[in-house]
Amino acid sequence: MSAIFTSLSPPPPPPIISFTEMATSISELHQAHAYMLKTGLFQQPFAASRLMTAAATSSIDSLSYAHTIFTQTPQPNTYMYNTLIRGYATSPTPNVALFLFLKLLCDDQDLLPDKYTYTFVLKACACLCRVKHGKQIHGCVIKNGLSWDVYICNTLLHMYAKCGCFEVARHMLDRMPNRDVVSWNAVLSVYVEMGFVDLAFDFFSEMPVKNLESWNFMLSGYANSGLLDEARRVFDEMSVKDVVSWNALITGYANSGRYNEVLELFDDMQRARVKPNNHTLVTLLSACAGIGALEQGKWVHAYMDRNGIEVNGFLATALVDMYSKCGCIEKAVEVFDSASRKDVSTWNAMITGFSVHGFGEQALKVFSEMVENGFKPNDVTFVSLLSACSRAGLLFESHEIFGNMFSIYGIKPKIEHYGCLVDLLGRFGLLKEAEELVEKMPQKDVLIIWESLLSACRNHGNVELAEHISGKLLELNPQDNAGYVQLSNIHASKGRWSDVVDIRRKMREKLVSKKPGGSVIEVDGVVHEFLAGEGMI
DNA sequence: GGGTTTATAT
Repeated sequence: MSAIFTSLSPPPPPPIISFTEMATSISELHQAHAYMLKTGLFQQPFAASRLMTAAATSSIDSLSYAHTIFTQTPQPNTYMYNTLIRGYATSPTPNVALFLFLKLLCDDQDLLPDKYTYTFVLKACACLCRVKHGKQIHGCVIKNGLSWDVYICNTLLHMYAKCGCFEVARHMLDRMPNRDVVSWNAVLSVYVEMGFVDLAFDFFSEMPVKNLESWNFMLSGYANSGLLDEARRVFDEMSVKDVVSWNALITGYANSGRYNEVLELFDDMQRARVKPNNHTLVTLLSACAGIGALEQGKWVHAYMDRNGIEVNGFLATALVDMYSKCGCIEKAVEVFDSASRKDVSTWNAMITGFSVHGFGEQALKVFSEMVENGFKPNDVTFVSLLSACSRAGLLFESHEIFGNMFSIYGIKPKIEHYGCLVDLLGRFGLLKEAEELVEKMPQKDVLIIWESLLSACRNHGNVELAEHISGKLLELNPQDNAGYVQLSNIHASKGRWSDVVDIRRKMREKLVSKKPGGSVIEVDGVVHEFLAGEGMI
Protein backbone atom coordinates (compact mmCIF):
# COMPACT_ATOMS: atom_id res chain seq x y z
CA MET A 1 0.00 0.00 0.00
CA SER A 2 2.70 2.42 0.98
CA ALA A 3 4.68 1.47 -2.15
CA ILE A 4 1.69 2.32 -4.38
CA PHE A 5 1.14 5.58 -2.50
CA THR A 6 4.79 6.55 -2.96
CA SER A 7 4.73 5.78 -6.66
CA LEU A 8 1.64 7.98 -7.18
CA SER A 9 2.85 11.04 -5.23
CA PRO A 10 5.01 13.53 -7.05
CA PRO A 11 8.68 13.22 -6.13
CA PRO A 12 9.64 15.69 -3.40
CA PRO A 13 11.62 18.67 -4.68
CA PRO A 14 15.37 18.48 -4.15
CA PRO A 15 16.27 19.88 -0.72
CA ILE A 16 18.26 22.65 -2.36
CA ILE A 17 15.00 24.17 -3.64
CA SER A 18 13.56 24.40 -0.14
CA PHE A 19 16.85 25.96 0.93
CA THR A 20 16.58 28.50 -1.90
CA GLU A 21 13.07 29.45 -0.87
CA MET A 22 14.08 29.97 2.74
CA ALA A 23 17.17 32.02 1.91
CA THR A 24 17.34 35.36 3.68
CA SER A 25 20.31 36.91 1.94
CA ILE A 26 21.97 37.13 -1.45
CA SER A 27 24.98 35.19 -0.19
CA GLU A 28 22.75 32.24 0.66
CA LEU A 29 21.32 32.38 -2.85
CA HIS A 30 24.86 32.47 -4.21
CA GLN A 31 25.62 29.29 -2.26
CA ALA A 32 22.53 27.60 -3.69
CA HIS A 33 23.50 28.78 -7.16
CA ALA A 34 27.03 27.38 -6.77
CA TYR A 35 25.67 24.04 -5.53
CA MET A 36 23.26 23.82 -8.46
CA LEU A 37 26.02 24.55 -10.95
CA LYS A 38 28.27 21.91 -9.36
CA THR A 39 25.59 19.20 -9.37
CA GLY A 40 24.22 20.08 -12.80
CA LEU A 41 20.81 20.89 -11.32
CA PHE A 42 21.02 24.40 -12.75
CA GLN A 43 20.54 22.92 -16.23
CA GLN A 44 16.98 21.99 -15.27
CA PRO A 45 14.70 24.94 -16.00
CA PHE A 46 12.50 24.17 -12.98
CA ALA A 47 15.36 24.40 -10.50
CA ALA A 48 16.79 27.49 -12.19
CA SER A 49 13.41 29.19 -12.14
CA ARG A 50 12.93 28.54 -8.43
CA LEU A 51 16.30 30.15 -7.74
CA MET A 52 15.40 33.07 -9.97
CA THR A 53 12.00 33.57 -8.33
CA ALA A 54 13.64 33.62 -4.92
CA ALA A 55 15.92 36.43 -6.08
CA ALA A 56 13.19 38.43 -7.84
CA THR A 57 10.24 38.24 -5.48
CA SER A 58 11.26 37.47 -1.92
CA SER A 59 12.33 39.97 0.69
CA ILE A 60 15.81 39.72 -0.84
CA ASP A 61 14.52 41.54 -3.91
CA SER A 62 17.58 41.50 -6.10
CA LEU A 63 16.25 41.97 -9.57
CA SER A 64 19.64 42.30 -11.22
CA TYR A 65 20.74 38.96 -9.77
CA ALA A 66 17.50 37.37 -10.99
CA HIS A 67 18.23 38.79 -14.44
CA THR A 68 21.73 37.28 -14.35
CA ILE A 69 20.30 33.85 -13.53
CA PHE A 70 17.81 34.30 -16.38
CA THR A 71 20.59 35.18 -18.83
CA GLN A 72 22.62 32.15 -17.76
CA THR A 73 19.70 29.75 -18.16
CA PRO A 74 20.07 27.98 -21.52
CA GLN A 75 16.34 27.67 -22.22
CA PRO A 76 14.25 29.87 -19.99
CA ASN A 77 10.53 28.97 -19.90
CA THR A 78 7.52 31.30 -19.93
CA TYR A 79 7.31 31.14 -16.15
CA MET A 80 10.81 32.59 -15.90
CA TYR A 81 9.98 35.33 -18.37
CA ASN A 82 6.83 36.14 -16.36
CA THR A 83 8.68 36.34 -13.05
CA LEU A 84 11.25 38.70 -14.48
CA ILE A 85 8.68 40.82 -16.34
CA ARG A 86 6.69 41.13 -13.12
CA GLY A 87 9.80 42.13 -11.21
CA TYR A 88 10.67 44.87 -13.69
CA ALA A 89 7.05 46.08 -14.00
CA THR A 90 7.16 47.22 -10.38
CA SER A 91 10.80 48.38 -10.45
CA PRO A 92 12.11 51.87 -11.22
CA THR A 93 12.81 50.65 -14.80
CA PRO A 94 9.57 49.15 -16.13
CA ASN A 95 10.78 49.57 -19.72
CA VAL A 96 12.94 46.47 -19.24
CA ALA A 97 9.67 44.55 -18.79
CA LEU A 98 8.59 45.69 -22.26
CA PHE A 99 11.95 44.74 -23.69
CA LEU A 100 11.68 41.24 -22.19
CA PHE A 101 8.16 40.85 -23.56
CA LEU A 102 9.47 41.65 -27.06
CA LYS A 103 12.32 39.21 -26.55
CA LEU A 104 9.82 36.53 -25.60
CA LEU A 105 7.84 37.20 -28.78
CA CYS A 106 10.79 37.44 -31.15
CA ASP A 107 13.72 35.40 -29.81
CA ASP A 108 12.03 32.37 -28.36
CA GLN A 109 9.88 31.12 -31.21
CA ASP A 110 8.73 28.01 -29.36
CA LEU A 111 7.55 30.00 -26.31
CA LEU A 112 4.27 31.90 -26.13
CA PRO A 113 3.12 34.52 -23.66
CA ASP A 114 0.35 33.26 -21.37
CA LYS A 115 -2.36 35.05 -19.39
CA TYR A 116 0.10 35.90 -16.62
CA THR A 117 2.53 37.51 -19.05
CA TYR A 118 -0.16 39.97 -20.18
CA THR A 119 -1.08 41.13 -16.69
CA PHE A 120 2.57 41.83 -15.88
CA VAL A 121 3.52 43.55 -19.11
CA LEU A 122 0.35 45.68 -19.05
CA LYS A 123 1.25 46.79 -15.59
CA ALA A 124 4.58 47.99 -16.98
CA CYS A 125 2.73 49.93 -19.71
CA ALA A 126 0.57 51.58 -17.05
CA CYS A 127 3.61 52.64 -15.02
CA LEU A 128 5.25 54.08 -18.13
CA CYS A 129 1.99 55.65 -19.41
CA ARG A 130 2.61 53.95 -22.77
CA VAL A 131 -0.88 53.67 -24.12
CA LYS A 132 0.40 52.92 -27.64
CA HIS A 133 2.17 49.78 -26.47
CA GLY A 134 -0.75 48.99 -24.20
CA LYS A 135 -3.15 49.05 -27.15
CA GLN A 136 -0.92 46.73 -29.19
CA ILE A 137 -0.80 44.29 -26.30
CA HIS A 138 -4.58 44.61 -25.94
CA GLY A 139 -4.70 43.49 -29.60
CA CYS A 140 -2.59 40.41 -28.77
CA VAL A 141 -4.94 39.64 -25.85
CA ILE A 142 -7.98 39.67 -28.18
CA LYS A 143 -6.16 37.68 -30.86
CA ASN A 144 -5.21 35.00 -28.37
CA GLY A 145 -8.76 34.72 -27.08
CA LEU A 146 -7.96 35.99 -23.59
CA SER A 147 -10.47 38.87 -23.44
CA TRP A 148 -12.58 36.92 -20.97
CA ASP A 149 -9.83 36.88 -18.34
CA VAL A 150 -10.89 39.25 -15.59
CA TYR A 151 -7.32 39.75 -14.32
CA ILE A 152 -6.13 40.86 -17.76
CA CYS A 153 -9.17 43.10 -18.25
CA ASN A 154 -8.68 44.75 -14.88
CA THR A 155 -5.05 45.48 -15.68
CA LEU A 156 -6.15 46.87 -19.07
CA LEU A 157 -8.69 49.13 -17.34
CA HIS A 158 -6.02 50.38 -14.99
CA MET A 159 -3.60 50.92 -17.88
CA TYR A 160 -6.08 52.98 -19.92
CA ALA A 161 -7.07 55.10 -16.94
CA LYS A 162 -3.44 55.61 -15.90
CA CYS A 163 -2.66 56.84 -19.43
CA GLY A 164 -5.50 59.36 -19.12
CA CYS A 165 -7.83 57.44 -21.46
CA PHE A 166 -10.76 57.51 -19.04
CA GLU A 167 -13.34 57.26 -21.82
CA VAL A 168 -11.77 54.10 -23.22
CA ALA A 169 -11.63 52.64 -19.72
CA ARG A 170 -15.27 53.55 -19.11
CA HIS A 171 -16.35 52.06 -22.44
CA MET A 172 -14.54 48.84 -21.61
CA LEU A 173 -15.87 48.74 -18.05
CA ASP A 174 -19.48 49.17 -19.23
CA ARG A 175 -19.13 46.27 -21.65
CA MET A 176 -17.26 43.84 -19.42
CA PRO A 177 -19.47 40.81 -18.80
CA ASN A 178 -17.55 39.56 -15.78
CA ARG A 179 -16.44 42.80 -14.13
CA ASP A 180 -15.94 42.74 -10.40
CA VAL A 181 -15.13 45.19 -7.61
CA VAL A 182 -11.47 45.28 -8.64
CA SER A 183 -12.53 46.54 -12.10
CA TRP A 184 -14.19 49.55 -10.50
CA ASN A 185 -11.33 50.05 -8.08
CA ALA A 186 -8.80 49.97 -10.93
CA VAL A 187 -10.37 53.13 -12.39
CA LEU A 188 -11.19 54.75 -9.05
CA SER A 189 -7.59 54.39 -7.90
CA VAL A 190 -6.38 56.42 -10.88
CA TYR A 191 -8.87 59.26 -10.31
CA VAL A 192 -7.61 59.37 -6.74
CA GLU A 193 -3.93 59.10 -7.69
CA MET A 194 -4.27 62.00 -10.14
CA GLY A 195 -5.99 64.11 -7.50
CA PHE A 196 -9.34 64.31 -9.33
CA VAL A 197 -11.30 63.96 -6.08
CA ASP A 198 -14.60 65.28 -7.42
CA LEU A 199 -14.54 62.89 -10.37
CA ALA A 200 -13.47 60.15 -7.99
CA PHE A 201 -16.41 60.85 -5.72
CA ASP A 202 -18.93 60.81 -8.63
CA PHE A 203 -17.46 57.52 -9.80
CA PHE A 204 -17.39 56.13 -6.26
CA SER A 205 -21.08 57.00 -5.76
CA GLU A 206 -21.93 55.22 -8.97
CA MET A 207 -20.12 51.98 -8.10
CA PRO A 208 -22.56 49.08 -7.73
CA VAL A 209 -20.12 47.19 -5.51
CA LYS A 210 -17.63 48.56 -3.03
CA ASN A 211 -15.16 46.86 -0.77
CA LEU A 212 -12.82 48.10 1.92
CA GLU A 213 -10.23 49.06 -0.71
CA SER A 214 -12.78 51.25 -2.55
CA TRP A 215 -13.48 53.15 0.68
CA ASN A 216 -9.79 53.41 1.42
CA PHE A 217 -9.12 54.87 -2.04
CA MET A 218 -11.81 57.51 -1.57
CA LEU A 219 -10.58 58.29 1.92
CA SER A 220 -6.94 58.66 0.86
CA GLY A 221 -8.04 60.77 -2.12
CA TYR A 222 -9.57 63.35 0.21
CA ALA A 223 -6.78 63.06 2.78
CA ASN A 224 -4.03 63.58 0.18
CA SER A 225 -5.81 66.61 -1.25
CA GLY A 226 -5.87 68.15 2.21
CA LEU A 227 -9.69 67.88 2.37
CA LEU A 228 -9.62 66.56 5.91
CA ASP A 229 -13.29 67.16 6.77
CA GLU A 230 -14.37 65.13 3.74
CA ALA A 231 -11.81 62.45 4.58
CA ARG A 232 -13.12 62.34 8.12
CA ARG A 233 -16.71 62.03 6.87
CA VAL A 234 -15.82 59.06 4.66
CA PHE A 235 -13.87 57.51 7.52
CA ASP A 236 -16.78 57.85 9.94
CA GLU A 237 -19.16 56.36 7.39
CA MET A 238 -17.04 53.22 6.96
CA SER A 239 -18.50 50.18 8.66
CA VAL A 240 -15.23 48.29 8.46
CA LYS A 241 -11.86 49.99 8.84
CA ASP A 242 -8.40 48.50 8.66
CA VAL A 243 -4.91 49.76 9.34
CA VAL A 244 -4.77 51.33 5.85
CA SER A 245 -7.87 53.42 6.62
CA TRP A 246 -6.38 54.70 9.86
CA ASN A 247 -3.03 55.37 8.20
CA ALA A 248 -4.62 57.30 5.34
CA LEU A 249 -6.42 59.63 7.75
CA ILE A 250 -3.46 60.00 10.08
CA THR A 251 -1.16 60.78 7.15
CA GLY A 252 -3.61 63.41 5.91
CA TYR A 253 -3.52 65.22 9.27
CA ALA A 254 0.28 64.86 9.47
CA ASN A 255 0.76 66.36 5.99
CA SER A 256 -1.41 69.32 6.96
CA GLY A 257 0.80 69.91 9.98
CA ARG A 258 -2.03 69.07 12.42
CA TYR A 259 0.27 66.98 14.57
CA ASN A 260 -1.70 67.15 17.80
CA GLU A 261 -4.67 65.61 16.02
CA VAL A 262 -2.35 62.92 14.64
CA LEU A 263 -1.48 61.87 18.17
CA GLU A 264 -5.16 61.98 19.21
CA LEU A 265 -6.11 59.80 16.24
CA PHE A 266 -3.44 57.32 17.21
CA ASP A 267 -5.02 57.07 20.66
CA ASP A 268 -8.39 56.39 19.01
CA MET A 269 -6.75 53.79 16.80
CA GLN A 270 -5.42 51.94 19.80
CA ARG A 271 -8.77 52.09 21.55
CA ALA A 272 -10.29 50.56 18.39
CA ARG A 273 -7.71 47.78 18.83
CA VAL A 274 -6.22 48.22 15.35
CA LYS A 275 -2.58 47.21 15.35
CA PRO A 276 -0.32 49.92 13.91
CA ASN A 277 2.12 48.91 11.19
CA ASN A 278 5.40 50.47 10.05
CA HIS A 279 3.59 53.14 8.04
CA THR A 280 1.66 54.23 11.10
CA LEU A 281 4.81 54.44 13.18
CA VAL A 282 6.73 56.40 10.54
CA THR A 283 3.90 58.96 10.29
CA LEU A 284 3.64 59.20 14.08
CA LEU A 285 7.36 59.76 14.43
CA SER A 286 7.33 62.49 11.79
CA ALA A 287 4.43 64.14 13.63
CA CYS A 288 6.44 64.00 16.87
CA ALA A 289 9.44 65.46 15.05
CA GLY A 290 7.24 68.22 13.64
CA ILE A 291 6.09 69.48 17.04
CA GLY A 292 9.11 68.41 19.08
CA ALA A 293 7.00 65.94 21.06
CA LEU A 294 9.87 64.02 22.58
CA GLU A 295 7.82 62.09 25.14
CA GLN A 296 5.43 60.71 22.51
CA GLY A 297 8.37 59.98 20.19
CA LYS A 298 10.09 58.00 22.96
CA TRP A 299 6.83 56.17 23.53
CA VAL A 300 6.74 55.10 19.85
CA HIS A 301 10.34 53.91 20.13
CA ALA A 302 9.52 51.92 23.27
CA TYR A 303 6.47 50.47 21.52
CA MET A 304 8.77 49.24 18.75
CA ASP A 305 11.13 47.65 21.28
CA ARG A 306 8.26 45.99 23.14
CA ASN A 307 6.85 44.51 19.94
CA GLY A 308 10.17 43.44 18.49
CA ILE A 309 9.80 45.73 15.47
CA GLU A 310 13.04 45.91 13.52
CA VAL A 311 14.62 49.36 13.22
CA ASN A 312 15.41 49.48 9.51
CA GLY A 313 15.09 51.78 6.49
CA PHE A 314 12.05 54.00 6.91
CA LEU A 315 11.73 53.50 10.66
CA ALA A 316 15.42 54.06 11.36
CA THR A 317 15.24 57.29 9.33
CA ALA A 318 12.10 58.46 11.12
CA LEU A 319 13.61 57.72 14.56
CA VAL A 320 16.91 59.49 13.81
CA ASP A 321 14.96 62.45 12.47
CA MET A 322 12.61 62.53 15.46
CA TYR A 323 15.38 62.39 18.07
CA SER A 324 17.49 65.01 16.36
CA LYS A 325 14.55 67.38 15.81
CA CYS A 326 13.56 66.93 19.47
CA GLY A 327 17.06 67.96 20.51
CA CYS A 328 18.43 64.53 21.48
CA ILE A 329 21.32 64.17 19.08
CA GLU A 330 22.93 61.45 21.30
CA LYS A 331 19.82 59.29 21.06
CA ALA A 332 19.73 59.90 17.29
CA VAL A 333 23.33 58.64 17.03
CA GLU A 334 22.50 55.62 19.20
CA VAL A 335 19.57 54.65 16.96
CA PHE A 336 21.63 55.27 13.83
CA ASP A 337 24.53 53.11 15.03
CA SER A 338 22.33 50.22 16.05
CA ALA A 339 19.98 50.26 13.03
CA SER A 340 19.85 46.82 11.42
CA ARG A 341 19.61 48.27 7.91
CA LYS A 342 20.25 51.77 6.66
CA ASP A 343 19.40 53.35 3.33
CA VAL A 344 20.43 56.64 1.74
CA SER A 345 17.70 58.52 3.64
CA THR A 346 18.90 57.14 6.98
CA TRP A 347 22.39 58.48 6.26
CA ASN A 348 20.88 61.80 5.14
CA ALA A 349 18.85 62.05 8.35
CA MET A 350 22.01 61.55 10.45
CA ILE A 351 23.94 64.14 8.44
CA THR A 352 21.03 66.59 8.76
CA GLY A 353 20.87 65.88 12.50
CA PHE A 354 24.52 66.79 13.03
CA SER A 355 24.08 69.75 10.71
CA VAL A 356 21.17 71.37 12.57
CA HIS A 357 22.92 70.80 15.90
CA GLY A 358 25.91 72.70 14.53
CA PHE A 359 28.27 69.70 14.43
CA GLY A 360 29.65 70.34 10.96
CA GLU A 361 32.73 68.14 11.34
CA GLN A 362 30.64 65.16 12.45
CA ALA A 363 28.29 65.66 9.51
CA LEU A 364 31.26 65.46 7.15
CA LYS A 365 32.56 62.39 8.96
CA VAL A 366 29.22 60.58 8.55
CA PHE A 367 29.33 61.49 4.86
CA SER A 368 32.77 59.85 4.44
CA GLU A 369 31.50 56.73 6.21
CA MET A 370 28.47 56.72 3.97
CA VAL A 371 30.65 56.71 0.85
CA GLU A 372 33.04 54.13 2.36
CA ASN A 373 30.06 51.86 3.00
CA GLY A 374 29.16 51.98 -0.68
CA PHE A 375 26.09 54.24 -0.47
CA LYS A 376 25.49 56.67 -3.32
CA PRO A 377 24.72 60.16 -2.02
CA ASN A 378 21.78 61.98 -3.61
CA ASP A 379 20.87 65.65 -3.93
CA VAL A 380 19.36 65.72 -0.42
CA THR A 381 22.72 64.53 0.97
CA PHE A 382 24.41 67.56 -0.52
CA VAL A 383 21.82 70.01 0.78
CA SER A 384 22.46 68.59 4.27
CA LEU A 385 26.22 68.70 3.84
CA LEU A 386 26.34 72.23 2.46
CA SER A 387 24.01 73.53 5.13
CA ALA A 388 26.17 71.78 7.73
CA CYS A 389 29.15 73.70 6.35
CA SER A 390 27.13 76.88 6.33
CA ARG A 391 26.02 76.56 9.95
CA ALA A 392 29.47 75.55 11.16
CA GLY A 393 31.28 78.09 8.99
CA LEU A 394 33.28 75.47 7.07
CA LEU A 395 34.09 77.62 4.05
CA PHE A 396 36.93 75.58 2.56
CA GLU A 397 35.09 72.26 2.95
CA SER A 398 31.95 73.63 1.35
CA HIS A 399 33.86 74.56 -1.81
CA GLU A 400 35.34 71.09 -2.02
CA ILE A 401 31.94 69.43 -1.55
CA PHE A 402 30.26 71.71 -4.05
CA GLY A 403 33.01 70.94 -6.56
CA ASN A 404 32.80 67.16 -6.08
CA MET A 405 29.04 67.11 -6.23
CA PHE A 406 28.84 67.03 -10.01
CA SER A 407 32.36 65.91 -10.93
CA ILE A 408 32.39 62.79 -8.71
CA TYR A 409 28.75 62.06 -7.93
CA GLY A 410 27.11 63.41 -11.09
CA ILE A 411 24.55 65.54 -9.25
CA LYS A 412 23.66 68.89 -10.82
CA PRO A 413 23.41 71.65 -8.22
CA LYS A 414 19.86 72.85 -7.60
CA ILE A 415 18.61 76.12 -6.13
CA GLU A 416 18.88 74.69 -2.60
CA HIS A 417 22.58 73.93 -3.06
CA TYR A 418 23.35 77.41 -4.34
CA GLY A 419 21.26 78.75 -1.47
CA CYS A 420 23.50 77.06 1.11
CA LEU A 421 26.64 78.41 -0.52
CA VAL A 422 25.29 81.94 -0.85
CA ASP A 423 24.29 81.76 2.80
CA LEU A 424 27.78 80.62 3.80
CA LEU A 425 29.59 83.27 1.74
CA GLY A 426 27.16 85.83 3.18
CA ARG A 427 28.01 84.79 6.74
CA PHE A 428 31.68 85.38 6.02
CA GLY A 429 30.86 88.78 4.53
CA LEU A 430 32.11 87.62 1.13
CA LEU A 431 29.29 89.49 -0.56
CA LYS A 432 31.10 90.08 -3.84
CA GLU A 433 31.81 86.35 -4.27
CA ALA A 434 28.24 85.52 -3.29
CA GLU A 435 26.87 87.95 -5.87
CA GLU A 436 29.14 86.48 -8.56
CA LEU A 437 27.93 82.99 -7.70
CA VAL A 438 24.29 84.07 -7.98
CA GLU A 439 24.96 85.67 -11.36
CA LYS A 440 26.56 82.41 -12.56
CA MET A 441 23.58 80.26 -11.55
CA PRO A 442 21.84 78.51 -14.42
CA GLN A 443 18.52 79.18 -12.66
CA LYS A 444 17.91 82.91 -13.11
CA ASP A 445 16.20 85.40 -10.81
CA VAL A 446 15.35 83.06 -7.98
CA LEU A 447 13.70 85.19 -5.30
CA ILE A 448 14.84 83.17 -2.31
CA ILE A 449 18.50 83.35 -3.36
CA TRP A 450 18.43 87.13 -3.71
CA GLU A 451 16.61 87.37 -0.38
CA SER A 452 19.36 85.33 1.26
CA LEU A 453 22.02 87.63 -0.18
CA LEU A 454 20.00 90.67 0.90
CA SER A 455 19.91 89.52 4.49
CA ALA A 456 23.70 89.02 4.36
CA CYS A 457 24.01 92.62 3.13
CA ARG A 458 21.97 93.74 6.10
CA ASN A 459 24.13 91.82 8.56
CA HIS A 460 27.28 93.32 7.09
CA GLY A 461 25.84 96.80 6.54
CA ASN A 462 26.42 96.87 2.78
CA VAL A 463 23.85 99.47 1.80
CA GLU A 464 24.68 99.83 -1.90
CA LEU A 465 24.40 96.15 -2.73
CA ALA A 466 21.30 95.93 -0.52
CA GLU A 467 19.61 98.72 -2.45
CA HIS A 468 20.51 97.11 -5.73
CA ILE A 469 19.07 93.75 -4.64
CA SER A 470 15.95 95.24 -3.04
CA GLY A 471 15.21 97.01 -6.29
CA LYS A 472 15.61 93.76 -8.15
CA LEU A 473 13.35 91.90 -5.69
CA LEU A 474 10.57 94.46 -5.90
CA GLU A 475 10.82 94.37 -9.68
CA LEU A 476 10.55 90.57 -9.70
CA ASN A 477 7.66 90.42 -7.27
CA PRO A 478 6.04 93.64 -5.99
CA GLN A 479 3.94 91.65 -3.50
CA ASP A 480 6.99 90.03 -1.90
CA ASN A 481 7.46 91.46 1.56
CA ALA A 482 11.08 90.38 2.17
CA GLY A 483 12.47 93.11 -0.06
CA TYR A 484 10.52 95.85 1.73
CA VAL A 485 11.22 94.54 5.21
CA GLN A 486 14.96 94.07 4.73
CA LEU A 487 15.41 97.39 3.00
CA SER A 488 13.58 99.23 5.74
CA ASN A 489 15.67 97.40 8.35
CA ILE A 490 18.86 98.46 6.62
CA HIS A 491 17.73 102.07 6.48
CA ALA A 492 16.75 101.85 10.15
CA SER A 493 20.18 100.49 11.11
CA LYS A 494 21.76 103.50 9.39
CA GLY A 495 19.34 105.89 11.10
CA ARG A 496 17.69 106.89 7.82
CA TRP A 497 14.24 107.16 9.38
CA SER A 498 12.52 109.09 6.62
CA ASP A 499 13.38 106.26 4.20
CA VAL A 500 11.98 103.74 6.68
CA VAL A 501 8.69 105.62 6.94
CA ASP A 502 8.56 105.87 3.17
CA ILE A 503 8.95 102.10 2.67
CA ARG A 504 6.44 101.19 5.38
CA ARG A 505 3.92 103.55 3.71
CA LYS A 506 4.48 101.82 0.36
CA MET A 507 3.93 98.45 2.05
CA ARG A 508 0.60 99.60 3.49
CA GLU A 509 -0.49 100.93 0.11
CA LYS A 510 0.21 97.58 -1.52
CA LEU A 511 -1.32 95.71 1.42
CA VAL A 512 1.87 93.75 1.99
CA SER A 513 2.02 92.52 5.53
CA LYS A 514 4.72 90.70 7.39
CA LYS A 515 3.64 87.35 8.73
CA PRO A 516 4.67 86.82 12.35
CA GLY A 517 7.19 84.09 13.03
CA GLY A 518 6.17 81.22 15.29
CA SER A 519 7.63 78.40 17.31
CA VAL A 520 6.53 75.30 19.25
CA ILE A 521 8.00 73.66 22.34
CA GLU A 522 7.15 70.62 24.45
CA VAL A 523 6.96 71.03 28.24
CA ASP A 524 6.07 68.01 30.38
CA GLY A 525 4.61 66.13 27.43
CA VAL A 526 2.38 69.02 26.30
CA VAL A 527 3.19 70.93 23.12
CA HIS A 528 2.82 74.74 23.23
CA GLU A 529 2.82 77.14 20.32
CA PHE A 530 4.15 80.71 20.32
CA LEU A 531 3.88 83.55 17.84
CA ALA A 532 6.51 86.28 17.73
CA GLY A 533 5.52 89.11 20.06
CA GLU A 534 2.98 87.02 21.99
CA GLY A 535 2.95 85.33 25.38
CA MET A 536 2.34 81.64 26.03
CA ILE A 537 -0.99 80.40 24.63
C1' DG B 1 5.32 21.35 -10.96
C1' DG B 2 4.46 27.47 -9.47
C1' DG B 3 1.79 32.75 -9.96
C1' DT B 4 -2.01 37.20 -11.48
C1' DT B 5 -5.63 42.70 -10.98
C1' DT B 6 -6.69 47.76 -7.39
C1' DA B 7 -2.88 49.45 -2.27
C1' DT B 8 -1.62 54.39 2.69
C1' DA B 9 5.00 56.28 2.80
C1' DT B 10 10.90 59.68 5.54
